[in-house]
Amino acid sequence: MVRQRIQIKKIDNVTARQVTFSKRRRGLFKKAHELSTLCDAEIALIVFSATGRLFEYASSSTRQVIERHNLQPQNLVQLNQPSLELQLENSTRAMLSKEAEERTLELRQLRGEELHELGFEELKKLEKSLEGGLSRVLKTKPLRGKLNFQMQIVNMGQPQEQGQSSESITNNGSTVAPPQDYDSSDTSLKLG
Amino acid sequence: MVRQRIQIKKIDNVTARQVTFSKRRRGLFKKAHELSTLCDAEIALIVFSATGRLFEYASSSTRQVIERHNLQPQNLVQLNQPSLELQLENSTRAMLSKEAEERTLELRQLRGEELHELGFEELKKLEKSLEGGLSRVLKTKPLRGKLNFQMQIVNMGQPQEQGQSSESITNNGSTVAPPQDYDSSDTSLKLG
DNA sequence: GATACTATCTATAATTC
DNA sequence: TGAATTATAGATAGTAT
Repeated sequence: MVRQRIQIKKIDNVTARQVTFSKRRRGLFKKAHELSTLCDAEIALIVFSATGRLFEYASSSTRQVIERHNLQPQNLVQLNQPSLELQLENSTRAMLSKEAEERTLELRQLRGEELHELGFEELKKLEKSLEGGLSRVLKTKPLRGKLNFQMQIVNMGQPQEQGQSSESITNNGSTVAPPQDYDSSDTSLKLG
Repeated sequence: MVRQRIQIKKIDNVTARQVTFSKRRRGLFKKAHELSTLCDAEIALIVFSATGRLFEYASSSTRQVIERHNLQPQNLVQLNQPSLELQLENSTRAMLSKEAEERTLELRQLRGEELHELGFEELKKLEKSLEGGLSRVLKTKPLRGKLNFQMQIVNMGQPQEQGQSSESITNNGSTVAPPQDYDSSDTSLKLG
């Protein structure tokens, strides 16, 4: 139950933040849809989670709303200036490069390279992540006859079965990213 | 007072619609801001009223969020006939994007997500990789007082509190909250 | 990690000022 | 027109499963 009203500041606890994100994102999308329907407004709502996943809602299509947004006087980038377009391209490319670089480093570290840079806490986090990943891999893998020590660990856990459920609320507006509706969970949203 | 719940369909009465639009828009913007703050999400919300007026909220800047949105592989479809220069840029960007995407998937799989796509052999490889990484992490980490992997195997009854799956890749983006209130958009975002 | 529950908090429809 | 005022519908924090 709502014990008390919360402060509007970043939620520290990661799990709680994730749960709140999921709930409030749904609520937000629902409200956007209602506003759009009730008042005949054209709406685009773009949300990137803290982990970088995209969720979007649009009464028509995000692209279309963005186009319209671009038409606004104050947003009329002087398309006559060819340099501006290229500038945008360049910044885009820079962002992509940076992202790719970060992920490369992360991958290396998950593979056990580049570890010397890390402090004890970071190593612990890395270890946790690896253990978690390993345990999940082992849970997924059909355990055909291969008896290894990890399996014993795995079998200690509860036999969780993952059933992908995708309920559907009415969804008139097209929701682009989440296949179904406001609701699609983090795990089901595959990019690309 | 709320005498009864309303149907979510276009409000016929123009005045009532206008009033509802104003109220609900504020509510929506507030919720967007709360979600952004609470969960460290990057959000852009673009609203065109039925009369064509623009209202927008963005945790950072609308432009920036749109840029990021454009980075999504599925949104890379591009403008009609870009100049040769732009075409080159686009292909570069596509490559970078593809690369980033592949690494994202790899990262997810190393964390134990998206595993359902994989076959048995791939899972085995993934497992090997994780084991290798883990072992290297454990070798690197000074083992003071912390159980290492093997010991955990021995202590099978361990009440493993699996931390949470790591998060935090991207996005340390600064959040520039709206100056004060979301209504300010009424006046500040009015356009001809 | 998703879902269910529910006590509270929050948004807001209808109305008055 | 717009700003306050409620009473109620709706959202959700904390918890359990």
